[in-house]
Amino acid sequence: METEITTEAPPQQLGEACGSSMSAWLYLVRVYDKMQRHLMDHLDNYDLTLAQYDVLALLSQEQGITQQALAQKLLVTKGNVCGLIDRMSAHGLVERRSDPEDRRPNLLHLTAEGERLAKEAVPAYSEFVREHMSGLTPQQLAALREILQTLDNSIRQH
Amino acid sequence: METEITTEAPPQQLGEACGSSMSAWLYLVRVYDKMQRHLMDHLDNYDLTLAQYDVLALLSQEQGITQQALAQKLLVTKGNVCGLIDRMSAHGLVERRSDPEDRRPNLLHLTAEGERLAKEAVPAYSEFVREHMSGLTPQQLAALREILQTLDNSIRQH
DNA sequence: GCAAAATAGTTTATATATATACTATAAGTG
DNA sequence: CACTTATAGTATATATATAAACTATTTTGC
Repeated sequence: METEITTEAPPQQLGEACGSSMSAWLYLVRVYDKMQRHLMDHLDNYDLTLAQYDVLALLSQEQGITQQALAQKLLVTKGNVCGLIDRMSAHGLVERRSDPEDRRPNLLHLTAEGERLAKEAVPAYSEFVREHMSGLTPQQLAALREILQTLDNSIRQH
Repeated sequence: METEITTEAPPQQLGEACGSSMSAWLYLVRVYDKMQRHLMDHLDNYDLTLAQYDVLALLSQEQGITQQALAQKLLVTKGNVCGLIDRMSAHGLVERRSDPEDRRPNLLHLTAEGERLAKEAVPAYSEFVREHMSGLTPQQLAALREILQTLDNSIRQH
């Protein structure tokens, strides 16, 4: 994958008079976008997309969950999960099993190939994130996490 | 738009043993997702998507730029911009004008309707962001911005 | 027990987004 | 001037993502 997009350009608007809330928000968007792009490039080594990695990582923690449950964990729609599982099962990473007790749900399991890939990709992903945030001191990391946690809780009210 | 997705569920993995880098990153993703969802709902009042809002806001600052230039500012591909402008121009918000000096580029301009919408939607968007980040103190906002700026710069190296 | 409601998946239409290949035009070089 | 290269935009195939409509089951309430 040879990306057409460069994130090296100086961020627009970011230094301008746009209020401290907006400025913080624009930096958050910028960091998110840049990081996602790097992660996408990284996952390309495993022939995985970001969405597919998320499925793989979740299933490697907890197999046999339904598509509905997976959708809730990933915060996406069940229709989206349906398509994701279609593609991943076509690639031999995941399989749908039926529940003898209840014929509605599909119970999701990793294939042997999916397990193998997860064992390789999940730790590499963690290490990749760790490396890319190593420009922050432990104090900055802790502060970032705490502020984002506060923000997460306060947004919940709106 | 009646969203099927709830972000109120307790964040998975976030409290677990996943390292301080990963934990901060997962909170960043969570805040980003939640905020984007709220912004999407908000923009629904103007019949705008997030991508279309970005185009509108940029063009309201600087008209007559090319699709290529717009793509670079938005950090997306020119193919993506082509489709976005197709849809926005079908909705009467934007128009493509030709450059008499160079017949390749399209110079993008807001229509009267686009201008009107931008005048309404852009300040409302800023206010919306400000409100949703009002759970943080000015000190926290400043710290967040500074840490994210540091992170942005340090990611650039990788 | 049976009709209504809830739950699980799938499908469809639409909007993003990428990479890639293609067309048209312009610029540079011999 | 002709040939190559670069630039701007478009078209196509694929992958996400949503909302909404649909099917198939199960559960609930009378």
